Amino acid sequence: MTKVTLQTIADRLGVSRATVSYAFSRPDQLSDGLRQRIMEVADELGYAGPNPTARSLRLGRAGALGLLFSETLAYAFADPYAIAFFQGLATAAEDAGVGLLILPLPHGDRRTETVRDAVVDAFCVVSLPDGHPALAEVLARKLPVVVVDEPYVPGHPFVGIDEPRAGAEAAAHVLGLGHRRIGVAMVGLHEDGHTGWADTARQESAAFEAMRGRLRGYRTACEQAGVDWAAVPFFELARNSREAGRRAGHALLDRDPRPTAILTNTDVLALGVLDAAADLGLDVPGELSVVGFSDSAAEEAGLTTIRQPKQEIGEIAGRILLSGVAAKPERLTLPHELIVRGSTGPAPLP
Amino acid sequence: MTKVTLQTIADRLGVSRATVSYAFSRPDQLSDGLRQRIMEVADELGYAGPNPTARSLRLGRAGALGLLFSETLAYAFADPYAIAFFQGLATAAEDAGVGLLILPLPHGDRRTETVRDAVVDAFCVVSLPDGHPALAEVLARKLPVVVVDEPYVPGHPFVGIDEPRAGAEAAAHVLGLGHRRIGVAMVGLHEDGHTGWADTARQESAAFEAMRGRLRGYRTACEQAGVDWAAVPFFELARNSREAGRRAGHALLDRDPRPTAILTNTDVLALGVLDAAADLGLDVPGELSVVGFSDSAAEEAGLTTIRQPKQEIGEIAGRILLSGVAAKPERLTLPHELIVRGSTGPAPLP
DNA sequence: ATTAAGATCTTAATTGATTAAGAGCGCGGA
DNA sequence: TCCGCGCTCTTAATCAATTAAGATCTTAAT
Repeated sequence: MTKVTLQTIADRLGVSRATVSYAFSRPDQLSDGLRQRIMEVADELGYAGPNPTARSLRLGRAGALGLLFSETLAYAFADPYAIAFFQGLATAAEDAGVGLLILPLPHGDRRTETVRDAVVDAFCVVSLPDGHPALAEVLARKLPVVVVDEPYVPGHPFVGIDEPRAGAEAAAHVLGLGHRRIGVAMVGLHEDGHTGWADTARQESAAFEAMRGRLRGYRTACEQAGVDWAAVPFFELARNSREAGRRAGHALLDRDPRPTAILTNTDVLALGVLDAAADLGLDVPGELSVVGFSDSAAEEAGLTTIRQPKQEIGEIAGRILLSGVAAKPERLTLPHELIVRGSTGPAPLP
Repeated sequence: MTKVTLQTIADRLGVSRATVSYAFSRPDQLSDGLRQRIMEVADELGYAGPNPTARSLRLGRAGALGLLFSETLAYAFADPYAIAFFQGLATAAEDAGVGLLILPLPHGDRRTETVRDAVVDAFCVVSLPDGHPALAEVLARKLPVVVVDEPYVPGHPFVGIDEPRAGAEAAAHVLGLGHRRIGVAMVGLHEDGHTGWADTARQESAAFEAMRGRLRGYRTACEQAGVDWAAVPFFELARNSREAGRRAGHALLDRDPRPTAILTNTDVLALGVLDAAADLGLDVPGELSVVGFSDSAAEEAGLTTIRQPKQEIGEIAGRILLSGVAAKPERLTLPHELIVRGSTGPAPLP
């Protein structure tokens, strides 16, 4: 009575295991009478149904899509961008009738057995830093993989936006408004937990490809407008929170000369910068312009930002993996859009 | 070259399959030389590593925790309460080094093969309506199960708050402030998509146990204060959104006599009611008091609400399933707390 | 009466690993 | 020289199913 399998039932009834299997998976292959007797005995013995693992092994499909985040989950789910992406991916999984296996990838801890042992048919990898061992582990599994946002892996489909161009547009927007004293606050460049000023060397060595691209966009646009990038104050954050944004805001706004425009790479950070501006009694956009990124928490606050099709990115990533279509796109760049709201305005007169 | 297994490698090297298995799972059982040759050949043949499904079958563990939501995922993740719960559960899963398999349970569509086929070691069931077929399917799997919020299943651990008491406290708060003209707006009672007034019969037939309890709490408190419940206007919503709350707010506030206090069963709904009050130019809390539920989106809006330990509920549910401790609690009722903020105040003079 | 077609059930191969127990062998000690 | 021990590796059982192909037995048509 420890373990009830198909065989247990078969033995009890004096039929073959195959017959019992048919009773569950292909009822039309059996006479009604026997099938019913089988079901009764199964019930009586407390049979839990065909073992999904064995079934999965035999059928060669797991019925699940593996999802890999760079962050601790508790952390990822604090991020509106991640949630929207997740909604999209979940929609695709739902439509295909497969589960979504979220794999823990503890920050710092670089063990990856979970990837090795994951019972899945495909992987979706989101925002992994360069050289993260989990990526190698995923590729070793030789399953279909799609990468979202970063890092680009030649030979595997990629979904994301044109980061350099999006960054450039955000910067060009304030530059076009006449701003020349620019400040930047960014999160998610490195994994070392550093918070504070970052010079260009540190900026360029960022571990996250998408953020490097976004940053390159900022820089290119600034340099084209004649702004000396090396002189642009750049504050780096370890956490993507409103409080962190406020801290960056104060650091930047305490500088002399004070920036008249601040670029941030998340909306949450931008909201924090606005908090700092409010602390200092600065008028936005009269004395300070602020640009966010993602359009995930921006609307109510009237934040100018770059809108990314977050949910669509997730859905497309899912469909690529679950569609079964052999022809997979190499690099799928989805459109972004600059959304101008009340947090940006013409540069104040000097 | 189609499929590379342990056997393929074994054949190539003229060793037994067991040897190759040891090379991967217990390197100390082999001479260094042979192990290295095995690894080389594995690499050369493009071996993807020991098949996780087969491994899982043999070892008898899936390395994953199944999670069942009543809602479409895209919808569940729009709810701050769900997200917080999820963070807690994910933390527990992370600590235990297991994945979290989210099972789609399309709304309306009541197919449940995903439950039958889920390769998991245990299930966490969240907020399923009475009689949902997925619950039967889960129980049939005879795996450890913990239910969160609803429905209570005798014999299986349950985690949640004392809904009737929480509801009663929310109502008693405004009653204590002198309010007697109460209005109620609730979401998530039925699955039929109905939006509009609900009489007591419909209230009592709600499909969701927790909501029935919460509602019972409202009612008990009201009746104890001498309020005729049958006369309390009750607006039911199909969606938990701010917009829906606004609609309910208008419906309730258009009544004559106008309610001076409105109870809602989610914070999001309460925010919508506040929007409606603003539309009508009503002073809160001078002319109208509003109470939310969950404390998930309430703080910034200054909403009086019932705080639930959302994240803790998730974490505890996870630990119960993953701890391996045999002695599982039957019914774990976590403490809630009435948080009084600026959205409630003394009843206006008549 | 004969044959074919259906219905029902069985045989046996297959899915891809893990692991306890055993076998062969070289080596050190008595 | 012989014994026992440790190191490597193999044998074979096991995990729990699915399914093509074959075996029986009815039933119906010719």
